Amino acid sequence: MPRVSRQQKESNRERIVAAASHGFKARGFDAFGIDELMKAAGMTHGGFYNHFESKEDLALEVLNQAFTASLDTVEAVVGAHPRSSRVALNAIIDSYLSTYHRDHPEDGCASAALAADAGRDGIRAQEAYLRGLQGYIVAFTDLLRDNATQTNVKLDPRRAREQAIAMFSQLVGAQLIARAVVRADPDLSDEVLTANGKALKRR
Amino acid sequence: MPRVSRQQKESNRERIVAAASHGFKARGFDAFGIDELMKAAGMTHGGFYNHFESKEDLALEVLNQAFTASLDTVEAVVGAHPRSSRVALNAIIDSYLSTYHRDHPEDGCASAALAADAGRDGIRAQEAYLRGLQGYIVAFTDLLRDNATQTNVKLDPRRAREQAIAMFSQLVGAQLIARAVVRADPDLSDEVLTANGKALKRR
DNA sequence: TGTACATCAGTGAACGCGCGTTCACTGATGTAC
DNA sequence: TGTACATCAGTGAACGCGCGTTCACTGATGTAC
Repeated sequence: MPRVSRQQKESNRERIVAAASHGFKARGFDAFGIDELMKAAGMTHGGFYNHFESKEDLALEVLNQAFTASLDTVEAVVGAHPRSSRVALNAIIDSYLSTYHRDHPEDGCASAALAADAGRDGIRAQEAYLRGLQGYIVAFTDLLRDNATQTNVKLDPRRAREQAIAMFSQLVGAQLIARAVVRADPDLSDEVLTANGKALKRR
Repeated sequence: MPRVSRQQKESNRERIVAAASHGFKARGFDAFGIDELMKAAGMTHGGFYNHFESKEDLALEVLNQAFTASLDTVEAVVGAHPRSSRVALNAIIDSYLSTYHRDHPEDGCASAALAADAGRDGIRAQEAYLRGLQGYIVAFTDLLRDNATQTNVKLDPRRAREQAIAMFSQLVGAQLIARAVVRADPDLSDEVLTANGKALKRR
């Protein structure tokens, strides 16, 4: 059958990246192999190297794309609540700490799903993770500052950034812990999510 | 040379578990193989199956032991500050969010290093993780309640538990994120640790 | 306590398997005239 | 626009490699008398 048109090739490449993003987030970089990946993308394994130099090369592309996708989700929530940054913040917290997000890491935040892998990876992967993290910090800092001005509260910029970092860390940690026990104790897993949600909203 | 005395065998087994705990935490379960493990324990790979039925069997033992070890560290810090639970809490926070802990996951908290693996593992591994998590929650809840009584503050027990869960989640998330970017941006990695420390102590 | 024998922990070669990667091949696509 | 040919994306067999695991072997340990 092949060869394939240029736009067909481009869409095939996109399907590979999408399948890898799902697979790596759900099962980890090592556990999700080329063969399974290419099957998920609707092809056979041999064609992989027409698109990427190596599996690691693909991982870098996935890290970059997955983070911008996660950030787009955040921006969409913010856009849906233009009047009140407090409402937007609470919506982000609820969505991040939802049981759906816990049960579907393949569709979820790249930071939570790939933090451990990135910690063990080389500098190229960490640079991709870094860009995503910076995006999250800036987005959350802006929301916290907007909320302060909207409610006539003084908020030191450095303090806003500090709170943004703390908030994001807590969201990521909560989701990782909830996932780590969900099959052994679903009730405790739920409690981890709700306790963090309450604590975050109290501020 | 073999056979080996019964106490020699027992100490060999302990060295295997210790080496596995270091290796799994630092590099992940999949990336740390039997051959390297047994070399680290001072033996050759073949002897492994005199001690464990499978690699997964070992992983469960490691999870159990690593958590009790981490909890013992917490208890030791608490014991060093018998007068003030606030001082003990701050000491735990500082030690957990130290750059040393970030740079030495092999010696550090099992929950942070193995959360992502546990989330992808089977129910047996999650049960081991669960027991460790419960230990942390109880220890932190007690500390928060003791601090409240020592400072003449009312603290609802449910609220204390909620704060304990939130605090532990934040510690784990902070450490994972700090590790995920440390090679790409050490300054931001440091900032993640200090921002979380400040935010946690402000409560 | 000393002797004879069974046990079994560690060794290192070997096994099957799945991984990431390579490659000869095919035939539709892209291009040149 | 039509024709002839070069390109190259996908296929599937094959490669080397390292993994977890097995096994025959060794010889010091543990045990029975």
